[in-house]
Amino acid sequence: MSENEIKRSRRSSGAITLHDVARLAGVSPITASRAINKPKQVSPELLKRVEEAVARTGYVPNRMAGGLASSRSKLIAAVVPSTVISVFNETIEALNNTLFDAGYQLMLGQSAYSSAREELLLDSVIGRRPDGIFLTGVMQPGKGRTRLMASGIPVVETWDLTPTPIDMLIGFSHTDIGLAVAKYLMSKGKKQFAIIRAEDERADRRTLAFNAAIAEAGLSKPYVVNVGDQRSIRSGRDAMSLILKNAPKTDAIFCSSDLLALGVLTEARAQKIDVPNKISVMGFGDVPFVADMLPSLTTVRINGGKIGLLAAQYLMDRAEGREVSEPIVNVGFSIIERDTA
Amino acid sequence: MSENEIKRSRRSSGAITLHDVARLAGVSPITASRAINKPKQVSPELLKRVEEAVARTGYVPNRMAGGLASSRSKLIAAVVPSTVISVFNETIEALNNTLFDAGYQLMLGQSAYSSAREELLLDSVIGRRPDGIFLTGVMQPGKGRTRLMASGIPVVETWDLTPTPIDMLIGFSHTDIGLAVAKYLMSKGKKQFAIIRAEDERADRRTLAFNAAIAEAGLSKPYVVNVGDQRSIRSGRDAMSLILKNAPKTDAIFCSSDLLALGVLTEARAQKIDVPNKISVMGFGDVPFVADMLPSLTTVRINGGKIGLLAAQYLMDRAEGREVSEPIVNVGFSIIERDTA
DNA sequence: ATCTAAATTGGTAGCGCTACCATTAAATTC
DNA sequence: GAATTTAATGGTAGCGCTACCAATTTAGAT
Repeated sequence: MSENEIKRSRRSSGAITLHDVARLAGVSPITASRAINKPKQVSPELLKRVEEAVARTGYVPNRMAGGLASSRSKLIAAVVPSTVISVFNETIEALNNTLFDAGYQLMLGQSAYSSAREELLLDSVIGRRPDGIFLTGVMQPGKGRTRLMASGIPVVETWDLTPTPIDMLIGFSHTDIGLAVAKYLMSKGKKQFAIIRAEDERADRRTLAFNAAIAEAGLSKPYVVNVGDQRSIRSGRDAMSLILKNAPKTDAIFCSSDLLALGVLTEARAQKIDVPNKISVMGFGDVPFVADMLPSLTTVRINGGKIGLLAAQYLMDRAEGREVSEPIVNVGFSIIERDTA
Repeated sequence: MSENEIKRSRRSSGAITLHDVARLAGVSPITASRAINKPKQVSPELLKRVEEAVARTGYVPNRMAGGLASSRSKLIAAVVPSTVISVFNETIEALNNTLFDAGYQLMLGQSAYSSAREELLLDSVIGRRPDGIFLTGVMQPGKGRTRLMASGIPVVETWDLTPTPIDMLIGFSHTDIGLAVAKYLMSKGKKQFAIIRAEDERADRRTLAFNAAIAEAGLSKPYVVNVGDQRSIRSGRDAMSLILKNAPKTDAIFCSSDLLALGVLTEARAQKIDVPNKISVMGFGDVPFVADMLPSLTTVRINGGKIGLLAAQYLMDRAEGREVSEPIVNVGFSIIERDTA
């Protein structure tokens, strides 16, 4: 039974295969496969022999081969705009943990907030034949969406709401948030508003709803600063400077991300402006640490962990042929009142 | 040429295959394969026909099948402790971008700072037969390390130095950092030190080196607070309270992460303590936003982007059979002097 | 015009695994 | 005790793709 005798074709990768394990255990390959994947279907005697053979050889099943044969890759792909300090981290972590515990592996793709790149990424992702695809955001109609639907792969869209999801949806209403924040700030007696926002379709809808609520109350139109792709503290500070210069009467600012809000607070401190008495500041996302800063940030909290967990369960349910009873879920949001507004 | 006529075996996944494309284009499957993967080897005439067939059918190659046949998965796996606001984000982003542009896909695994989980994760990762594996940190001897070496997959260890890497290494010396920070703080005339650190082997080595430098200078031993797994602003604040109570003479604090340092600054502000005149504060990591906070944080900067970029290149070089001339790289670090020390 | 090399295409045979079906032995039913 | 079910094993035939080799055509060299 010397290892040297094992002959392989030129094409073999050289790694230990199921056949090697089966031979060592003295069973057929298919029995070895069952021993590993469905141990209940194999007699204790053979099961033990196979397990020993696996341990002795250090065999690790080739999931590409398994996936090809079974059309089940045990892979879930997630498409996120960015992995750097973002509001999505909590979701990704929950998604990954839930999947991993069930034997799935997460594949990550960054679209970098670019739709050209997203298109490319999508093909690359579909090519891996994942058992499910997680999207941050709702996919706009276009080639990507069509392709995704054609692929037949279960999809969850998240962080947004739409009446026409590709498949499943776990999100919340950005319009409702814009309205709620406007009402909240007005309830604090604020009258002159400003908005600092990144270039992002969802931030856009929050802004629109915010403006609508302000208009309805008969107050003057908010001063809006669009920081483009710069979602940093720095750009929050710069935007705040701009507001203080161009709209000095502003008494409340709604930022499209917590990081921008942190920048605003920093600049306010630099210029010795009283927050929240002179100016209120609100963020969006409730990134883990804004609760413990000084002043602590009043912001909109999204239960990102819940989104990740639910999405993982939904995708696995679908992948394993179970029906998802409630494929569209609104997880809502909450305004967390702290020091700054 | 009606679609209905296409007959498939019961096992087929039902998706469009290379054969379908080839038939539509009137060429052999192998020519279709070449048209897609090595277009230079195919005549313009046939190339065009295949491209049209691809466009018309919406064909997306099955990379599991391709990977199985070629033993090249075009997958790179990364094992990180955590994806939430961490010093690794910049590295992951650079890694992913570099890989994606070269047609590779990133698979992400979180070890959650747990070595039991890391072991499991490793088998799951190896089972996918990635073309390369990226590890944050140096792998300690044990089953995981052995398995990794046995797998024959190219590996890069990062964020640390060791004379005996599994394969390739791109990192820096935590010992050097501890020494450098101690010297830097002493050069500012500081005499009574404290350290706030998470439970982490690398933070341990920075601490040890720091202590050694202090001892050598004949100064008294630093007061050390270990915050365990809590790498948050909150625990930084709590640790600061502890230091102010138990070691009130402290005039410089070295934190094992920027987030902890931010907590210290927050608490210092709450208690109206003058930073850096009364107490200096240093962090580790240079997370993107600490430069723009007020006061801006003096910290140790690691070029995480460079680590990610180099790692990606090294792994791809290896995967594609090119030799890596310098498989062990020390990318160093720098102390960024700002307001707090 | 003859020979050789290069370019283009196709056929065959797997990659390593599992679905599906067939077989045998053991347990259960009437 | 015959008929039927259940449990345990194995054989065959792919999954969809590419490596490898062979065949053909075309261009280039002599």
